[in-house]
Amino acid sequence: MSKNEVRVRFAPSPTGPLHIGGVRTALYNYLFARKNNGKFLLRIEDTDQNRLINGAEKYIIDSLKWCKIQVDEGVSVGGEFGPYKQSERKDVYKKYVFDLIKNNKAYYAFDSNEELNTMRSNLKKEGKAAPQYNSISRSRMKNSLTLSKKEVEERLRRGDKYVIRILIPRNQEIKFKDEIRGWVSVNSNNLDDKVLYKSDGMPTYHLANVVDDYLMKISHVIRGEEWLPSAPLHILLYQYLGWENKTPTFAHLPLILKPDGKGKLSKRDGAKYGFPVFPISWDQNDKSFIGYKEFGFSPDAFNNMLALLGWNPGNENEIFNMNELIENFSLKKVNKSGAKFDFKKTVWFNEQHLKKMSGEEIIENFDSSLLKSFSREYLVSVANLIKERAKFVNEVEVEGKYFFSKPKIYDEKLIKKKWNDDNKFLIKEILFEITNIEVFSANNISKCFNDFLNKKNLNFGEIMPILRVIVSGIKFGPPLNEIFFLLGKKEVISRIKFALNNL
RNA sequence: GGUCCGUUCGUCUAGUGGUUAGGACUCAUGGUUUUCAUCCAUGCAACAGGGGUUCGAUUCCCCUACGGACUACCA
Repeated sequence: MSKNEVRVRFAPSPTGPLHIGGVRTALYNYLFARKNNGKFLLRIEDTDQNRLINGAEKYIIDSLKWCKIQVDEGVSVGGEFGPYKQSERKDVYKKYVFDLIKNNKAYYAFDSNEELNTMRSNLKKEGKAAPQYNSISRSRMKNSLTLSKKEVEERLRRGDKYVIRILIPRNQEIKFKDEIRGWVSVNSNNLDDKVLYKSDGMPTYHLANVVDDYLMKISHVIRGEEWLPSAPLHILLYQYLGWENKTPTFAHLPLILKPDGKGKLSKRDGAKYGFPVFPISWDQNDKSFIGYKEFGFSPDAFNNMLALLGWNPGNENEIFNMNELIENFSLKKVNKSGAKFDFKKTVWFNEQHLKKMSGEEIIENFDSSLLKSFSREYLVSVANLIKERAKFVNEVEVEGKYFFSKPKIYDEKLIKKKWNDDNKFLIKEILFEITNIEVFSANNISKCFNDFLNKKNLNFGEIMPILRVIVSGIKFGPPLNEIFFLLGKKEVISRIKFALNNL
């Protein structure tokens, strides 16, 4: 590994299905890694054992796979800096947290939940808006800074529960340069002595992510804006651990907001606004959510939409496949402000990608029974014909169903209105003309239609819609001559005869 | 409440110390398609407000307003 190699990580916590905000973070990390010939790691941050959800880790891996975001190193693929799951790295964190204690950068705290609550409510009563465990309040709490050395040792010896808190310095400006936002500066008086190490022997996110990022040689931390307020704490931790020169570059991404702009998009918003918020479906216990995949979106369209929500290429192109996204991606072109989610535009992206998909690609999504019953050539032709007027891949099969079987139902309104004796007679006549077409090509069929209409002095609208309906069952679709051509002469004649005899 | 971050058409966004402030989605209208969809054309529509700095600010600075994130032994 070269010294300046770009190494980024996506580090979700397996507390449920990953929603599109998380996927976008993963995507930006991935694009950045590929663009810079770097590595993309997947790390599972499962330090909160209480919130683990069964199947969430698998869901994350499956989601990335569907999005074509390839993991170079991480839980699913391994790598030289593993393990990549924090619950399997407990011993690693222990070492560093005790180093911090030794160097007076952290301390033991023995306060119970009740005592913490009391402290907070007292501070509130005193008019403190944000009650913190900080340089002031810690002097009134039970910790290794207030207790005698002997008592601390005694408590530790007898196995009292404790947490380890970081010792935040007084009145110190902590600043760092964010790739997206520029310099961000916070006074340490606004930080509290965050817990680094929990009483269950697990580190908190703050400690674990800093230690892991350092050990895994992460060069850029690209994550959501919700982490911006705790970034100074992380910066301080790098200093405390003596890794100042190894501090990664930070980039805090703008959030994806609800369509009405009130807050960040959440897992529950899918039901509320009527669009998927998850990449693939999630089905567990009483909870079930449809995914973009199952809704009929293509991964390319999904990525394209996500990428453009907060980033732009600097020109007016909007449609990109993964390689093009990689080619064009830059952190410098990521916006600062949150983006409200717009499902209509998302659908438009899918439509654009569907039109670019080849018939071959589209039929991969067809039901396997169709692939068995029809030739690939036929299915590809159908797909190419239908895709022009579909928005989703899974619509193609449905819209073109009359290519796979005779219509079972016919447009009721039109039949009622137009299927009269005069028109039946005309259909019989046109059937005769169709039967006489020697080479059954789209062009010849079209010519046959036109000649017939001219001869009879009819407008297209007078007879063709009914012809369309008796052959395909529905009023709209691709040009009729194209449909006839694909169906073949024999099938067309048979369908028309069937209608004449049975409708 | 406190801290931090943000603010260009309804939405996603481009952009610059001097522009008719550009594109895309949506919507509307017209054209092509005998249907539907596509496609094409046209239209609607924005620099949050107030102070500075400047010959000149949408652009730079400050304030206000508004919005968001965070404020746990959650990540």
